[in-house]
Amino acid sequence: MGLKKELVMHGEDLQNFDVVAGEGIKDSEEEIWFETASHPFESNNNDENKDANMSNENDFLDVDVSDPSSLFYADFPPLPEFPCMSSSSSSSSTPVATVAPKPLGVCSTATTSSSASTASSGAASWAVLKSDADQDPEPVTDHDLVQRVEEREILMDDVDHCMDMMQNFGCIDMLENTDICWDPSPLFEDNNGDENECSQYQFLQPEEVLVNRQIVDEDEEERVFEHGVVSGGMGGQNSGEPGSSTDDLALVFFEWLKSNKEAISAEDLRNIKIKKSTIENAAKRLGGGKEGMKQLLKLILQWVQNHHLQNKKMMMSGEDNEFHAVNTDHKNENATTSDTSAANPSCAPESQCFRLTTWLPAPPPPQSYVSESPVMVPMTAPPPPPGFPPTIGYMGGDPYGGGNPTAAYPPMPPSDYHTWGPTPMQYGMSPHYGGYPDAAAPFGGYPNPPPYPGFYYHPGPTEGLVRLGSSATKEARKKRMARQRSQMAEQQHAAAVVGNGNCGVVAPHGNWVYWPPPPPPQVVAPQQVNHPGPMVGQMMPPQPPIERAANGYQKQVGIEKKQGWKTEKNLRFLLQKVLKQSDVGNLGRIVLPKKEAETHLPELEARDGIPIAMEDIGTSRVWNMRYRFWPNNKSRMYLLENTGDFVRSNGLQEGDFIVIYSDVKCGKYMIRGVKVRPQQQSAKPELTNKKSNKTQKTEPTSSPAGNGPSSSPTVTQS
DNA sequence: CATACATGCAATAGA
DNA sequence: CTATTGCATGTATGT
Repeated sequence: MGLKKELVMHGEDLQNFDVVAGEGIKDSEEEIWFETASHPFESNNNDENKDANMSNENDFLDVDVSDPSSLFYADFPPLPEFPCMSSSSSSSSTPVATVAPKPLGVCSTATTSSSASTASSGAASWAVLKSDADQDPEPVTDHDLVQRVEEREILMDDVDHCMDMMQNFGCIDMLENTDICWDPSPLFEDNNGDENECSQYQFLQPEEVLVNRQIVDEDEEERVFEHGVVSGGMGGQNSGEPGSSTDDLALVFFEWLKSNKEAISAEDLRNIKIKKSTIENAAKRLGGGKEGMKQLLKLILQWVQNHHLQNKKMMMSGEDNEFHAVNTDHKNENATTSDTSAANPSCAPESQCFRLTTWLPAPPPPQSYVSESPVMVPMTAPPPPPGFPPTIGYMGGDPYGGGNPTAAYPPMPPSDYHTWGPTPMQYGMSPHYGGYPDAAAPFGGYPNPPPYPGFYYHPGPTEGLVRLGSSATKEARKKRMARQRSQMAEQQHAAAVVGNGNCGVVAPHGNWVYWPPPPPPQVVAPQQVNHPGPMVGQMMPPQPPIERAANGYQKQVGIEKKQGWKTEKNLRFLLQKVLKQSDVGNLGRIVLPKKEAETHLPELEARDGIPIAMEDIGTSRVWNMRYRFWPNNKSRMYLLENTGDFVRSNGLQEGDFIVIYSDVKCGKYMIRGVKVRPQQQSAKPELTNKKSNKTQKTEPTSSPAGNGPSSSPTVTQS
């Protein structure tokens, strides 16, 4: 948990943000790095790594090394859109940090939310202050490292929204790199020894040392250090314009470094990423010009310092207690969450979420999140899994990513969407560890299928999780594994009722992932509010029109708060299916996409399949469905049966879609029906556009609403 | 040609 | 007779 933050500054940004005078730094013999495009690690890490890293990440990676000055990414959206500069913070990051060495989790969801739209575009518009979780105390061998990388990759499949963001923005890469051992020494002290030696971390905090020890190619490390970080970031540009202001910035930074070298590692710094646009905007708010930059830099540094130290404390609490740590984090997160949620739900206050807004005079209006600009709508580029809220940002504003049909539609994610990194949560998935007895619940007692196929089913991921834990040795790891297995078993047996897990439908804690701010009221509100019908007008009940109306975001947040849990939930996107006529007909069954089903749902041994409880995200009702398959030719056709009531109660029709998630904490499955039809009255224009393709039978949603929650579903709550 | 999936439709069960 | 179940077939798409 050493909160490692990477201050990633890239290219053009430098021009705008002459933050540090590379020279000044060099003079002092201390180096500051900023990641540059050429990531040594990327190349070194196996191919998988590359795969794992979204190609989009290029934004991060593709920085011209030659342009060291690049401190920030150019593509960052305007501040308003991203009120929160997130660092991997709290929620998401924390867990990750604790459990997993990977900063992956770090990317705070907050980031996600704001960046949501960008993600798809692969835009690196984010500046991510990511706290990195690199704190893996356990010594790592090269072999381990490799393994870890692989594991991570696997995990990536399950990535959470948050993670997606990371990946999209190339954060993953950075995260990956973070784990790698690099020698920060140059930064903080005179180098005596070889900088290449990973072993040199005397100056680092204990946790960091452990983490950093992790290894890897020294050469790479060195390279990173040289290119990416320091020199790259600061030097280049400044050299160009050695203005006094620039020097000031450099000086400020340098001074800060000197005073904090004990507590903050180069890695930490390296992990701080801030969007260019964000920086620019922030700087403007702070007075603009060099002075503004200077102020901003100070703020950032302060923030880094505070959070870093904070996290470290947490880390210090124990080494082998990943869970403990995780829990702790959660607490923090939760506690904080409430505070900020109003302003920026996606951002965990205490978490590393870097919220410039708090510092800035005029925080951007909430609406900014809901930016409806085309940019926000990932209809193009690497479409993130529709289900990913963050990515989609506004998927209809649905915090669960079910999203706005607009964005989501056509929902089908690329087949390889699973490559989206795992979310922090996944790593942190300590629920199993931490005691979420009901994790298995979703299976209705079905012993075999692990709640998280991704985790327990697949060796890779599983190990990854375990490994990510902080076991110091392989032995320790094994023990942990064993422990985990036994717990799993217990959970599975114990779990009887699906909807009732500890997770309950009620305020979950420890969200590592923050859902993006609510979308347009009309769309999201209803669900958020636990109203049965998704966005169908008729189905929207109780919510006074006003509530749903334009007040939008703020209100939404308020509602969410009231609702408590919805605001933050750790849901992992599993799959989605555009409903066909046959799916919404009276057959009461929905054909599921084979690949996703096999990948994310429990493996089916028999044709009869297994009962599977699906909690309706919108209503919190638990529908007892059956997941099964039919032999089909030489293959299988996967179905979700007993979906009739669900479909009717949600007024789903052909062209609408369902999104299935798994609650990362409880392991239960969550389902959400998303209507694609044009939102009645209040529907925003955009939405309308999006619906374009597909069978948009804009038939008035006959609201079967009347059916409401009916028989089959076990009402867990509501 | 292979695969995935939407849907038709026969077989069966229940009213 | 209707509803349900399960399989088979047709079509679209990918390789």
